[in-house]
Amino acid sequence: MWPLSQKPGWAAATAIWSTRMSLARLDNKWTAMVVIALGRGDGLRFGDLRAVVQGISAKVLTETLRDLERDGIVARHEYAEMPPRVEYELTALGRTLHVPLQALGRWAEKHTAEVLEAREAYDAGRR
Amino acid sequence: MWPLSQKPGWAAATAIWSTRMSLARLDNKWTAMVVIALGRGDGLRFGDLRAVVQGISAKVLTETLRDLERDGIVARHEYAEMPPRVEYELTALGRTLHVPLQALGRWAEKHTAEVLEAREAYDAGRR
DNA sequence: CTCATTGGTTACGTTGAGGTGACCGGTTAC
DNA sequence: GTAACCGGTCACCTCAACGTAACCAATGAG
Repeated sequence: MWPLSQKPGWAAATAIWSTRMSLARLDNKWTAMVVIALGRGDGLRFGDLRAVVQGISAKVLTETLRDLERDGIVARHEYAEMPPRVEYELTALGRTLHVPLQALGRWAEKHTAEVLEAREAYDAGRR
Repeated sequence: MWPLSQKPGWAAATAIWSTRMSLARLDNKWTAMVVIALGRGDGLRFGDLRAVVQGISAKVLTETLRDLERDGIVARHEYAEMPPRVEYELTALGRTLHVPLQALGRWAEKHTAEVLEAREAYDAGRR
């Protein structure tokens, strides 16, 4: 029999994601949350994002936003005021990404309890 | 005005994911692909998974599968044969996770080109 | 004069995820 | 005798992601 990776349906599919998923790849551990936060609609300021995405450092938030901007997911609007004001919002492309990410977020909300139970059961068995 | 994180709609929401998303958190960079691979339906053997999820090492695949098993996402079936045979498949819970993950995978397939264009444009501007 | 504000940047240090390569056990085929 | 098969495990090392803390520029308020 064939190695699975060469079976008709599979071979093509595999090559696709290895590269593709690494894009969707919530590159750093905060990316998904930033996109979800921005998905609420209105532009958010840098400081507000920091507050909403609890725990993220200024450094990493900056890096994350730059990457998302580079990838065309997020648009940055800088206002020449003092003190500075900068707003971030999803682009059209970003809004399409927001959909599956939000779905994932909802999955997490819905099934966290189940996962935790499974974990306890598993750990109890191994003890 | 209020800091955004304390505005009515937001405060509750934020606390939720910080913890919750870290669960859906495609803990390591391979988890999503493993779940998607298993989502095709039938049980897959360890070796086949390695082949399908190109680039993953045996060590990390083992770790990933153990974690998924612990979380109740994946079921492991070991057959007492020689040479050994072990099959993995999604549990009912795993199948519910497969849905949003596959959606994310499809987003990647569909929009990779756009992202790459955006990147080039951005880099060209900065050069 | 000095402090607060906003949106960063920079230098530095740590840690843990992930990669590599060697090794194993039980059985069959050569 | 030995090689191959499969599904791992173990020891070891590396690199980049992340966190922390200091600093900055321009303006208005006190």
